[in-house]
Amino acid sequence: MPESTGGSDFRISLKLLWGTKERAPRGPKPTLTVAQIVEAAIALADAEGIDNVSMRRVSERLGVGAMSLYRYVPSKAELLDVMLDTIHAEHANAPAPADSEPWRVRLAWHARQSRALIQRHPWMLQVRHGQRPPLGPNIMAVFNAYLGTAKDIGLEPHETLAVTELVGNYVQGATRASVEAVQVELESGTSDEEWWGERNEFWEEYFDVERFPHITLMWEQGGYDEPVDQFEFGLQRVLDGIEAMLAGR
Amino acid sequence: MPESTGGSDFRISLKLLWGTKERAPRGPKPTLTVAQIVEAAIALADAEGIDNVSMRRVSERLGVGAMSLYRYVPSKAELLDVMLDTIHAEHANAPAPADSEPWRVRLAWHARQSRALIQRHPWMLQVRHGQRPPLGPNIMAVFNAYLGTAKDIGLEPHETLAVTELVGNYVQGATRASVEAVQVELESGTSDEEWWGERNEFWEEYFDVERFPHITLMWEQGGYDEPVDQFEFGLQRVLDGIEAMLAGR
DNA sequence: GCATAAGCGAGTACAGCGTACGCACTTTGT
DNA sequence: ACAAAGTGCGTACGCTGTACTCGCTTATGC
Repeated sequence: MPESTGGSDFRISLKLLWGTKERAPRGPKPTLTVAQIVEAAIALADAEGIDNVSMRRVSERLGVGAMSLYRYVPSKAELLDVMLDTIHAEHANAPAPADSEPWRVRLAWHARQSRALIQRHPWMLQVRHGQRPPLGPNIMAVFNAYLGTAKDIGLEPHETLAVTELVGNYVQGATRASVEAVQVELESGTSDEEWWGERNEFWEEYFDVERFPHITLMWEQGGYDEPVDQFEFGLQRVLDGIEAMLAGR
Repeated sequence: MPESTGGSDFRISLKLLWGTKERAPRGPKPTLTVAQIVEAAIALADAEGIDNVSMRRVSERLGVGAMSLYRYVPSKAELLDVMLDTIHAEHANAPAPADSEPWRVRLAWHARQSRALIQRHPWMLQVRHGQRPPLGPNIMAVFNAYLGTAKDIGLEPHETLAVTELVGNYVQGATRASVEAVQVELESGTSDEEWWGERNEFWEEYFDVERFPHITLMWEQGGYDEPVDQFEFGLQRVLDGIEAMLAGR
């Protein structure tokens, strides 16, 4: 009996994510695997940006017809889910500091790993921006590692959870900004040089010094001159803020 | 002489953003204004999500043909730029605490304003995720206000700048998570209840307790039971971390 | 008053997208 | 040998952004 059309993509998605896929007893052997499709899609996204990841383009890379992909993946959304989980393996499988290291060192390491992952695959911020992350094994492993580190801080469970979210949220927010330049160059084809020229025009023609005094002052005081690693600066402040919780106990 | 096709959308975009648009000496009066189009597009995005904002849908709301919009806006990208800047007016024009208030109070106020703005217009996280923000007057005003608050902390200029980025990045990263549930319900039509049912199935069938011990422990210790305002928790930690910089001076 | 130039609204069209459907084919169990 | 089930994928539909082009409206210069 055929199931109704709409329904539980979610279950299929879970099967995909966790690899629970029994080989069918009959029928021809599949020429592809889900892993191959996901790999091709990730490579395409890395190389040409997520906007250029279409089912047709992915299928071209694999030398098959566009609709063939739907034998392996229920829809593009599920493919993106699996892509997202798959790249998290890079973080989950990286050699982490020993548990004997101070929590601050370990938490910073995970933060930098998360940041590096986004920098390698900037499109992950564009995917599912407004969705909850897929419940895949690699994302779970990363989350588990974060929790394992945060628990050694010695806070209450609900605080430990909140700290984990805090670090994760900060990393995601902060890395976005630093990735922008690369993204723009890749997708719009505009070089940084061109863009700075245009930006100069903005400052000269539109920016009103009197209307935005603090921006002007910041400029005049040379706040932009000194190159600061914004990510590391913010990360240390976040960790300081966490450490401050321990002071009064 | 007609100008070459490709070229400086950027300048047109700036003209749009800063309202530098001289009325043409001849020709019929426009039936629309850019503001009207932007307003309609924002309303549509608020109501049905950014995915449903197409030039055709926006034009329907205004009772004009789809192509008519291109008399006012060079492309959809520029429209999104102006939309983004326009909603920032809500933050820029909100009554801020007096400059005599402590910087911590004022900075927290701005953070909550930024958060509220995202919650009212969740699509703003989907727009230009990988691009730098448009250089519009309202975004400038908000940035100026952040800087004006941060400068009273009493740090070096480059530190002041970094602190501003830190708070902004945290807010953006943290608010994303809290917006997800609403977004999903709106766009996919799946209710929270349905999703929790599906999620139960995940925990029972796929989640391996031994493989993710820290997640399991967190669950058993009741870390998820106590409702925590994650945003406020993280914000206070971030502010604590900033305050810790002042200790040794 | 009238010709003219310029801006306006919008119909048509095209390339690209995700994907529902259906068909020919291959492999396996009986 | 035959049936059942799964595979590859061609075709098609509705959607998208937008280039092009047309006739129409309006304000200016004479």
